[in-house]
Amino acid sequence: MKGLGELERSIMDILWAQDTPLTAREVGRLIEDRDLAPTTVMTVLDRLSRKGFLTRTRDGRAWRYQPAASRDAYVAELMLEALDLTGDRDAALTRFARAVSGTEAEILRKALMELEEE
Amino acid sequence: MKGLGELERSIMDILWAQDTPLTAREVGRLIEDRDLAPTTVMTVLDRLSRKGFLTRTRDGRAWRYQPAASRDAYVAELMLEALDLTGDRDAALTRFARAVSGTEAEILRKALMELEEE
DNA sequence: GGGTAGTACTACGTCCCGTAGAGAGGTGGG
DNA sequence: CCCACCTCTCTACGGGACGTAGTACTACCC
Repeated sequence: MKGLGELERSIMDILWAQDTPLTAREVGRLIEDRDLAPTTVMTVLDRLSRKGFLTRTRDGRAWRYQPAASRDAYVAELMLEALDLTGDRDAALTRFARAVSGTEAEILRKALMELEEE
Repeated sequence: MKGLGELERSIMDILWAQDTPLTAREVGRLIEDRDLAPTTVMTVLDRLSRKGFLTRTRDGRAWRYQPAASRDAYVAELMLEALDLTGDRDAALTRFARAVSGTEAEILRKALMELEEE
């Protein structure tokens, strides 16, 4: 899939947190800590949509951007990708299971239960 | 942690598959498909140990390299790192659980069971 | 003592990403 | 009607990571 850079991730975070598509200007306004040129934001949005992380639709002359997938889907995919790197998926999964904290193990257990029931 | 490049990963794969530390020359001999200069292999081994993926010990004038951690540990860590990217760990975990195939769900379940017993 | 092996250091091209300017083409206010 | 402005697209530059390798030096074996 290819990872994201730091600014790219910040921008995805903003868009993931929103429930409506945003224009470049709006995204720029939401990045408070950094003082970025408007074109910088536009460039990154463009790259992100080129990479398939965002979809965009016209709104007058402007584009409105929104995530192509949810953050959870993105994270889950990253995790699966990591898992694909191993030769021994079982060992890696076992190790992963041991590494998650108690509460999270509980979540996993519950999700797996529901799976089983279906 | 930072990811690995393609050649770096190939070399890690070779070392992970081995149970004894190897010299640069030995690693080079085990990369059959590519015809790399010996110095290339040495450079990459050096970078990998600088990054903490390998440890090395002297053997005469040569260095012997071995992985600092198992491949499973590496993969598990990558997965945890991906998980850290989300704001909602539960949602991501649930999604992940749904995404793994049946056999793997079984593995996870078993690992979690054992955890519970401890 | 010359080939071989091994090291350390340096280097170059490429690609990704953060960052942004230049230029083009609408758009609304005075 | 023209100017200021918004937004777009295109192009670019600098830094860092990585693949790749050359060079220069040392040590060892025969």
